[in-house]
Amino acid sequence: MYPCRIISAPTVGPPNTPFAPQHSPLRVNFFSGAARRFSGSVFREETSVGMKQRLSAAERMAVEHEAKRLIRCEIQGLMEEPSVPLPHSAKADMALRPIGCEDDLWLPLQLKATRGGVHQGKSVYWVFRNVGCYPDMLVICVSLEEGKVWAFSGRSLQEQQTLRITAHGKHDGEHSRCFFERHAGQFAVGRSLRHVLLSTYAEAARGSDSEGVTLQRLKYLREQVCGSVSTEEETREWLQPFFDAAGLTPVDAGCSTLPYDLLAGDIKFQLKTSAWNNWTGYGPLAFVSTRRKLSGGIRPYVVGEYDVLLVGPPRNFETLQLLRAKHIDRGGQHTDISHLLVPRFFYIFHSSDLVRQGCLALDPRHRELGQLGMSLDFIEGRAYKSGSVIQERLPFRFDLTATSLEKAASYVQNKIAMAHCY
DNA sequence: GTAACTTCGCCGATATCTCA
DNA sequence: TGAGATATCGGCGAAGTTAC
Repeated sequence: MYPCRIISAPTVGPPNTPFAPQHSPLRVNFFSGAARRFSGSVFREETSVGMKQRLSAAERMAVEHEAKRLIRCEIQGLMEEPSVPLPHSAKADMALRPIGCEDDLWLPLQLKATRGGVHQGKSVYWVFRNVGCYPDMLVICVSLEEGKVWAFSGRSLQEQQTLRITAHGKHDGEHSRCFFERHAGQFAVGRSLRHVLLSTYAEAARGSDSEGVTLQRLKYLREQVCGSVSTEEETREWLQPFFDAAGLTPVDAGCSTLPYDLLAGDIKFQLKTSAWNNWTGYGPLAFVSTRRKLSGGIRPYVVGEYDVLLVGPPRNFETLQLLRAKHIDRGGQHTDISHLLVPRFFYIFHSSDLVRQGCLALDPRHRELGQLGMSLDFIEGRAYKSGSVIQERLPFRFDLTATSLEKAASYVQNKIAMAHCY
């Protein structure tokens, strides 16, 4: 366990306290940009302290980002993160090691954050969900409004899905309670979170008393994702030359429930991986879905939810081989598909062009309209019949040659510039 | 009838909600 | 407090629809 003496953490209320409302980016982010678009998913529920909002995807993301920011402040000058942070799809939320440490060994952190506690009568409790799947990590639970923070070994939470911490209860004791040193001031008593992080790293490095917390290599932490996510990650890495050519530095959207995957400056990218889908008379075709599953069923995205759709090449090569085998069984020609095993093409569609393709709704009222996705051609030099919609999509297809990447970058930049003019 | 293209529904993983 | 239900994601593959 992680001994931390109980302290009186600062609470919300006095305007100049470290956790006063105006200091929380939540108060800004909740009503700006993306958050506003998802206001429809927010509802209010009663608590004894008044109306408490259920958070939208953007708001949840803001809560997590704020918790990360607090931890980054806490470790400043003592510990560092990898130069490229872990993808949001990775199992660990953060990876830390002491500054000056050259070893590729990182302390994996699972971060659980909540906006604030639930007041029930005279007591208050905080709820953190899905805490039981991280036996080899340090689990940090943060409540932003009260500035409270707890540290647990993942192993100690392994038996439970939901962690409910009641003030001064079973989970709110010396073994788990911490404080943010930068905000505690004269109230700082006992061990701070930064000491917990440093000592846990040291204990795990020695292999002693780390309660199952294990230092890991960065490559391992980056690849610790599920199959579909790793395909997405593969596509993203494959498309890096495009971002380089466009002079863009994409960062993870940070939340899988947002309608976009990457953010480069203020450009929102939706990243998709196409899949070999069927074998037509002139060879295999890929398909990419351009809809999302929402509570009301499968619906197209709406203009503004993302700016650019990036479609990576198909990676389901086993299916391609099966499709080819079936094609041959039906008496088709023996076509060489070995060159298709090395991905070459990708597609880029600006939202304005997707509206024309019927794959993006102009506003939520038109969510019923449009196609579920589109077939795409990833083979060079195919002959088409006139009027083929797949052929009409070829101008949006690019490859990784310098000339093509330049064209792709130019297409995106022009479209974004035009959008800004309007 | 066939080729071209689209739609539907399943899978596994994960997050969130509800209720006992 | 926790378990089960529900929602959402990306990926996948087969079946359905449309046009000629």
